[in-house]
This record gives sequence, C-alpha cells and structure tokens, in this order.
Amino acid sequence: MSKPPVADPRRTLTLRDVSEASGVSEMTVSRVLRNRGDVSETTRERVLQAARALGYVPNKIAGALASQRVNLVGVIIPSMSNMVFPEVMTGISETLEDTGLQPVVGITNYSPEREEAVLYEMLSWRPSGVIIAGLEHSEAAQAMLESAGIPIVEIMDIDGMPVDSAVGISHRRAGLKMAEAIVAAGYRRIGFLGTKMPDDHRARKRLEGFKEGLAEAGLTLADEEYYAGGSALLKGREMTETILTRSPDLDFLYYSNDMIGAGGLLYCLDKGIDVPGRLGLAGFNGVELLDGLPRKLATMDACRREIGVHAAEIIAGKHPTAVVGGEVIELFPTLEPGDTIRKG
Amino acid sequence: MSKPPVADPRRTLTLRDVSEASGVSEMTVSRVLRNRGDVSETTRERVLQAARALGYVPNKIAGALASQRVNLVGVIIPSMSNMVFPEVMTGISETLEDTGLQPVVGITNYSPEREEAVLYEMLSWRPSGVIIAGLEHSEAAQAMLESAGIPIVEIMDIDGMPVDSAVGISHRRAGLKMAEAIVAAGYRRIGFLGTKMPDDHRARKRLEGFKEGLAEAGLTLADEEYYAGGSALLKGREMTETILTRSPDLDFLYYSNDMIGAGGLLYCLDKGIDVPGRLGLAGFNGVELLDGLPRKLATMDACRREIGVHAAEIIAGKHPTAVVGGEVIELFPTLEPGDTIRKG
DNA sequence: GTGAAAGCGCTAACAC
DNA sequence: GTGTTAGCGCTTTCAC
Repeated sequence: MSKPPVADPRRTLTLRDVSEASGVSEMTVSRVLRNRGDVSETTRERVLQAARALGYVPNKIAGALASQRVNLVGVIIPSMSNMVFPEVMTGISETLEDTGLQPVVGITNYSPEREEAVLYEMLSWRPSGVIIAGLEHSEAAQAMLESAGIPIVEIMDIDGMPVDSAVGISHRRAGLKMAEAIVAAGYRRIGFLGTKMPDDHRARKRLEGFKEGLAEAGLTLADEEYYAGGSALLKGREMTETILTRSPDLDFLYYSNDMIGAGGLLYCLDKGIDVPGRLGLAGFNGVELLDGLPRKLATMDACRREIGVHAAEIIAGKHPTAVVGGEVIELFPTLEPGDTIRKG
Repeated sequence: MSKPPVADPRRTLTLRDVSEASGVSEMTVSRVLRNRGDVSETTRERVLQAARALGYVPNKIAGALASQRVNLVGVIIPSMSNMVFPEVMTGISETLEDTGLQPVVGITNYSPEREEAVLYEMLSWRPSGVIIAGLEHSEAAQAMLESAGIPIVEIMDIDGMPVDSAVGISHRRAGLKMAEAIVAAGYRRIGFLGTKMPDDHRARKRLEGFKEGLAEAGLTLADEEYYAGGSALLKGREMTETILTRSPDLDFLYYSNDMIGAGGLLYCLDKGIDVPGRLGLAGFNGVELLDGLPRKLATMDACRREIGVHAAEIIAGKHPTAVVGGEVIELFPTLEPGDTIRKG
C-alpha cells in the first residue's frame, strides 16, 4: 500500500492541489471549503476527503484579497495585566464566537505613540471593525479612525466625542457618585491614592468627577499620593502607610483601582485600624479578587464584560438597539458599599 | 485654497492613488513605503508627502500575498485571566517589538477543540511562526503543527516530545522538588488543593511529580480537594475550610496555584491557625500579588516572562543558543519558601 | 534610480 | 451543479 501522492512538502498546499487530487475544479473546491453555493453531496465528499488527506489549510490572505472581506476585528487596549481588560476580552470573544469574526489584540501600554503604531498595523490588514479603548487618541490615530471606513467602537468611556460608536460608563459620574456616597456617610477628610499615568484618561476623569462631588459639599481633597509600577497590592500598602503618616487625620481613602485599595485594606487590618469606623476605604472596578479578602472593599463595578459584549455586537451588526452606527451606549456602574463605608 | 484631490472616500486607497498623486510609478512608491532599494531623496519626499496627505494605509493582505511573507506570529494560550499568560505575553511582545514581527493572540480556554480551531484559523493566515502553550494537542492539531513548515515553539512545559522547539520548565520536577522541601521541613500529613481541569496538563504533571516526591519519603497524599470556576481567592478560602474540616490533622496544604493558595493563607490567618508551625502552605507560579499579602506564601516561580522572551527569540531567529530549530530550552524554577514553610 | 510585466492564491461574476 | 475568466493590490524580477 503506497502513500497518497503528496506534493512537494516544502511548498504549502493550494486549492489547485486539492482540485487535482479530487478531480474537481478549483472553483467547486473553493465552494465546498466555504460552504457556499450548491454542491452535490458526492463532489462535496470527494473534495473534503482530498483536502483532509492532504492536510490542506486554506490561504486566507489570498481569500481576503479576492473577496475584499476579512473576518478579523482589531481590539486595541492599553494593557493585559491589570485585570480589567482581560474581562473585556472575555466579553468580546464570547460574543464574536459564533459570528465567524476573530479578535486580534494589540497592546498600547497607555502610550499614544504605540496606540498609533498598533492601529496603523491593524488597519493595514483591513479588519471588519476596530474596538479601541478610550476616546482620546493622537491626531494621526484620530484621522485614521475617521477615514477607516469600517465600524469603530470606542470602549470603556463615554465622556467625550466618539469617532463612531461608543460603549462604556461615565467615569466622571462614577467619581462623582462615589464622592456623594462618601460625603453622605459622614466622612470629611478625604485622601486620594492613584497611579502616575498622564495617559490614563479614565482614571483622570474619575478623579475630576470625584473632586466635583466633594466640591458640592464644600470639600476638597485633603491629601493625595501616587505610584508607578510594581505589585499594586504591595504599593497599596506602602502608599496607605505613607499618606496616613503624613496626614493621620484622614477619615477616608479613595483608591483609583481595587488592587491598591485591597493593599490598603490589608494594611489597615494589619495595623488594627477601625475600618470603616475610624477610616473608610473605596476602590474602583469591582474585581473578583475582592471576594476573597477578609473584609469586602467598597467599589464600583465598571461593567467590563458587558462593555465587551456590546462592542462586539455592534461590530458584528447584531446589536439589539445600535444598528445605524454612531450610537453611544452608556452603562451604569453600581456602587457596592462592601464593608468599608459606614452605613447611614 | 482648495482641498487636495482625494479619491472616492468609500473606496480605500491603493498604491495607485499615491502613485497618481505623486507622479511616481507604483513600483517606486512601494519601494519608498517599504524602505527598500535605492530611491532618490527627491522622489522619496514627494511620495511620502502624497501618502501622508491622502492618509494612505498600505494593504498588507496584498503585500503578503505578493511577497509570501507575513510579519505575524501566532500565539496560542489557554487563558488570559489567570495572571500567568499575560506575563508570558509581555515577554513575547517586548522581544518581538524591534523585529518587525507582530503577535496575534488566540485563546483556547483549555479546550483541545478550540485549540485546534484557533490553530487552523491562524495557520490560514500563514504566520511566520507559532508559539503555543503545552505539548499536548489533538491529533489534527499535532498534524497541522508538524506540516506547517514554519517555526513552532511549544511553551511552558518540557515534559514530553515537542513538535519543533520547546521552552519551559519541568512541572513534574517542580512538583517533586516542592514535595522534597516539604518533607525535609518535617511535614507528614499533606493535602492537595487544585482545579478540576482534565486538560491542564501542567497542573497534572506537577501533581504527579509531587506524589512521586512524597512516595520517595514513603508518604502519600492524605487528602485532596478540587474546584472549578469562581474567584480563585474565595475558592481558596472555601476549599481550605472544607479540607481542614474533613481532615483536621493535615499539617501541610499544597495548592495548584498561588491564587487559591493566597485564599487559603488568608483563611488560616483569619482563623488564627499557626502558619507555618501547625500548618504549612505552598502554591505555584510566583505571582506578584503575593508580595502584598500579610504573610508571604511559599511558591515556585514559573519563569513566565523569561519563557516568552526565549520563545519569541527563537521565532525571530535571534536566540543566542537555539539556532537550528528543534531545541528544547529548559528553565529552572526557584523555590521561594516565603513565610509558610517551617525553616530547617 | 526607475518602470513594466507577471503573478501570488484565491473568489466574484458569469457562462454553461 | 459545475467550470471559466478576470482580477483583488501588492511585490518580484528584470529591463532600462
């Protein structure tokens, strides 16, 4: 029994090889492999058999060029390591799963220059759509997005002017709402702990909204502390120690994310500080991690998975309400008071 | 002052448009845009100017088809959410950054079927190489990898037969080493807590090596507990409570990952259990999170970033030692005893 | 230093 | 149901 005739193994297989092996025209082979058009069951079988036997993998590059269709969706996000974007990705992947579309991820590290480069690279593959975090982009990136001629969904944030569609929450209002809750609970000497990230516009807007909320009650931030790099949990501990040493009379600490907030909480528990009686704490994001902590940190859910789902639906053209393009979908984060804000 | 002449905005721009706008042949435009071949500074400027003015983005699909070269590297990993793969990705991205190669990520959720589908999809874009987690693949996936005709690097694990190159640690030996350390520290009634994941071969191999290490000392696992889904930190607490209730005489708990281990540690601290005196604990991975915990969990670093760096170097053809292809690069995890294993 | 011709591997559109 | 023809937008090769 001899092996089936296989073409030069160094060359990758083409439709023509399958065509020759099966005795069916290239065109019909193509139809079978794409499940397009009517093909008799007999030829169908013959083609599939030949393709399998050869181990043929279609060349999507050629296919895309000929059909002017690319089943790729570019997803551009700042980071993969901070727990928030992986969840957005989960929502996107799930939703795209049965649409034939495939996400392709690019990471910017919060750098506008890298964002521009990644976007350029992606657009050069002519994807069916782009999902990109944030509303702030370099001038060139903005221009590319505007003239791309494909659906663009800017995610996470809706405080600004989207190029096309947007799905997200108002970080400004999220900050405002948290400030109001804190003030209502009776806290007055409030400190803020955040990241040194000039290009994290969402964190910036949250802080702006937060200060606005304090201002409504005639308050201002009593102290602030910033960090960059390293283990967020550890940094949270360190920053908390620093700020409390400098301003021992603070009665509330607002953290720009849950990880540093969790670090702060652990620090306070270590030191035996009465939380939330003497000191209240709150973070932002609603990360699942908080569920395992000894005490539950107050936070605000950023609707991460949901944002991914909506964005993907828009790109796939199967969003229940957004159909024309150019919609802004606002989601509303819920405040989860946990155990670190006084009741009443 | 009239606007520059712009072609039909619904059509995406082609080289021809730039050629016409600049009065330079398509061929020369192509050379300028790729920095290939000698082009006079004058024409160069003229072309770049025209391209910028039009907002031309090259079509890589056509380019790739013509040149038979694709600057994409497929990266296939099980998950993005468990802290280990994002770090591998970081290593890959950094290393690829100045090679002109771009990573494209596919997620399998530890499902062999999805892995097969993702791999097929990726290969159909004819990438320059594939980095894929693990040595275990479906038969079809294995066949695709073998006949892909491009560099393949299987990462994370080296206990098995790679298709081409491999970079990783021996999870079997990692488990063994941990068992030996635990036994040496005098623990005798040892429990294991892990995930219900038949397709997480690395966790499986670690456990096998661990049991082997116990067997060397004439010991066997005293109890086991498994979980699936949910917040790993919270699950760690719950499982720890469950197993300690069922087997109160256990003197050591070995967790299959640091997150559930951290949950267990927090539980023990809550309950006032003497760690590591009455009960020792250890996890696996060496996640940065551990640095912020009240006590440092014993763990073993999985060399995640380093694995990404080596794998990318192999694909980019710039690995210091691996040059022929087909190499196996073994990295050696270090045991970090932290504060949860008795000294001596 | 620049241009013209051919073709990469597919699929749209149309015949049969 | 199946086959033929033309071309997608680039780059390779070779001529000038």
